[in-house]
Amino acid sequence: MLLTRASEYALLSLDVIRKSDSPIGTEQLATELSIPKSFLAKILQSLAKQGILESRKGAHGGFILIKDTTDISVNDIIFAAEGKSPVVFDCTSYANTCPNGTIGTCSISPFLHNFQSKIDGFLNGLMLSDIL
Amino acid sequence: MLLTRASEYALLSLDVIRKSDSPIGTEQLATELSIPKSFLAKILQSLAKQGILESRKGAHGGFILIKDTTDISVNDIIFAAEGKSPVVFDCTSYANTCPNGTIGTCSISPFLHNFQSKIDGFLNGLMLSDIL
DNA sequence: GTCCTAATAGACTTATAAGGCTTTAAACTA
DNA sequence: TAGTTTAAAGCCTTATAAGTCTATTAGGAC
Repeated sequence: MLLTRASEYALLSLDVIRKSDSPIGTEQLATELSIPKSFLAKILQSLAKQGILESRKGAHGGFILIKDTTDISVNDIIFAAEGKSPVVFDCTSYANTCPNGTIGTCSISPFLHNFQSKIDGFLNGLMLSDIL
Repeated sequence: MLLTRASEYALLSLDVIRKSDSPIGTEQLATELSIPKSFLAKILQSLAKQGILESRKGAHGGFILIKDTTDISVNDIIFAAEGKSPVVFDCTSYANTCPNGTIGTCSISPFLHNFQSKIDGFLNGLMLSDIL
């Protein structure tokens, strides 16, 4: 699968958070979306680190959106949630076992790059406001 | 990752097999491409079951291509190699834990379906002859 | 100061991918 | 027919990623 649950949870969370003016806590989000609190906490943390959300500690703390939904691409969200952009097939992670060591230059490389750029283009051009 | 090594090996193998008139054995292919023989054998078997290759037992046996490369889509190959078509995010495999049980009807479903159909269209329209 | 909530870190469980090994069955060769 | 070659099939091990849980630490609100 191209995406993991991290992306699913991130997108579902952002759909709730964007509708609120005040911060929403992990606890509340987890309950409302019926998803594990601990896992969600890590994802929200990552979104905050990437500047998509702002986190507020203490009582009445939680997470709020600090960008306009037209300024956040779906790729940004996935990257933050998963720690990397979605990839078709990562040759580099197999570098040591790549047949003949022809990494990036084998017979299927052109296809992989073409495919990858199609996906990148799609996700970078798609804004959060387009899908929610 | 969207694709696994099974697809990589399948495509690399087909690139070799298509150039030969006589059957090529698993042993020879595995050596030539520097990939594990036992794993490759399973992949080739799957390709044969899907009617992409024909297998011949006995001396001088092996695998040959029985279709024109313009009649095999990349999606066919991936499906055969991996046992399923590449999927962006498989909600159905998470059916039991889908938030609110709103499978296929949640706020991100339209995005997922749109994304998936883009990929399906690309891979179904792309023939083996286009990429090798 | 005390309660509330996020941040951080780590252990743990489960699922999947990847590869290996062995046995069986089929087909060709001589 | 006997022997060789090759695919077919199943089971097993290992590596890695995904997902979950628990406990501790840090910081803000009242």
